[in-house]
Amino acid sequence: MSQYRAIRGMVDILPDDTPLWQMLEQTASDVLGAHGYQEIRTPIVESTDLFARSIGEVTDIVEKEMYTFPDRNDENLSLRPEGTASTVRAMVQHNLIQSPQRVWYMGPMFRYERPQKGRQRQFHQLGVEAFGIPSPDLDAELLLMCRQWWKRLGIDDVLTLELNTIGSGESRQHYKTALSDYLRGHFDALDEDSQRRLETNPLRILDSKSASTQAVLADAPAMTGFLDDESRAHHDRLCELLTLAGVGFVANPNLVRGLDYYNKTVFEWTTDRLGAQATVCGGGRYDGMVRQFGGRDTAGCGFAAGLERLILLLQTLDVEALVEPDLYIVSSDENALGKAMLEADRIRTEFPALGVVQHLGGGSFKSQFKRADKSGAAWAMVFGAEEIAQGTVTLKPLRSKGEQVTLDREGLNQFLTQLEARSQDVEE
RNA sequence: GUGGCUGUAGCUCACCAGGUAGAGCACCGGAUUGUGGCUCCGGAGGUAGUGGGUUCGAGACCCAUCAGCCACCCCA
Repeated sequence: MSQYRAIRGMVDILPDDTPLWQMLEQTASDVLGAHGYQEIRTPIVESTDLFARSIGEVTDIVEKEMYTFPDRNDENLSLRPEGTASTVRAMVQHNLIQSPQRVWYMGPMFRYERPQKGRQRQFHQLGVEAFGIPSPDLDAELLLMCRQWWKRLGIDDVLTLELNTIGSGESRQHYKTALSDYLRGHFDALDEDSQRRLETNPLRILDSKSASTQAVLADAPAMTGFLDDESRAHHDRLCELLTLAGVGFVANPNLVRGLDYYNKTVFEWTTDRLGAQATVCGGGRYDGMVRQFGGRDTAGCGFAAGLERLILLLQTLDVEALVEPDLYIVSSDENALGKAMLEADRIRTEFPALGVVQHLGGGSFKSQFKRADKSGAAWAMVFGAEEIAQGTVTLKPLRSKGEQVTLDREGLNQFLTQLEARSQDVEE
């Protein structure tokens, strides 16, 4: 047992897992790029106030989950608990929202919560935010883009899209009042948490897991009855576009989401494969936020996906991503090792697509071949005394039955050309 | 913040009515003096999460603490 451990809820991603992470990140960046979205990178630390005002003062995130601290100048700072606030801040600060903008970011987020499956204190999100497009075709594009990503990952058929509209700020305010009034009449039938939320955030009572509370909600007023015409039209058009594109979704009138800044569209992609933490990706519209941060009145819409949860999902589906070298170089002695090192360098220059690992630290041929096998390399490339003397190299296939061959310089280059062509085919 | 379960070798786990630790896999070496994957043989590796208590004696019992897992809350 080592003296130090990673601190609670913050985990190391070890070499065996990083290939899967890289695959996940690569597919994301491919899909995003294919849709014309550009990457943005913002600081991990912002003023506490930025998060408190955008996410909402009475949300759990702000009330109890933020890593907040005074810096040496007594400024009140926080580790970012999500990415939308920072992104909006950056876009406004640099005056980038004069015309429509579509951006994405990826990186660690921090929330002080009790760890459990699919939940850590430091976790990673991929977020997408689009500005200046108020129409529902944007909402549709974002959801189609998600589906593209799920398809490339092979998780399309274990995810469900849940969709709702929570209307404009004003219509929601009316609804909130009506809902609170109704629920106050059934106060005693509500569970303890819901009783508390009646004062702080009544909408959140809608997705309570308590059976008695859900029974009360059965006859509660519905948001649908309070929607303003514009929100209703927006939502209808979105549903139309999704149907047109063959994106299946489940209307979930209880889906409200916990962050204050949403309006109109809200959605979540969920799965039944991950236990309690079912949401893999969530988002919606936030048309008022840019203005709130001092920009012009500009529409906004986006989502964030939890990368740990996607990794877990890929792992439960036995999706693997391996990084195996093409060549593993073994050598018989110091002289041969020196020659081999020069040759490896030359190969990496002339055949940059090939993965070339050189055995270092000496040892018998036997132990070097064991290493070669464990590396997963397709070929062992042998530099022994005989090869050095003849100016040749021996190649032994590690993954197939064939015999090893000894090649001169020209033969080797032909071999490597073919090998590189084949390894690129596999990647395509 | 609340609740339940758990904490013995790198990993998965055993032993134990309380008498000072063992297996499989992984790792290293050998059988094959220039060649891996199978087989056989050998080796290394643990102050039993940590601290305290009960006891002649505790990895086993009790308490505390830390950590992990799962769930609640909430969210990605």
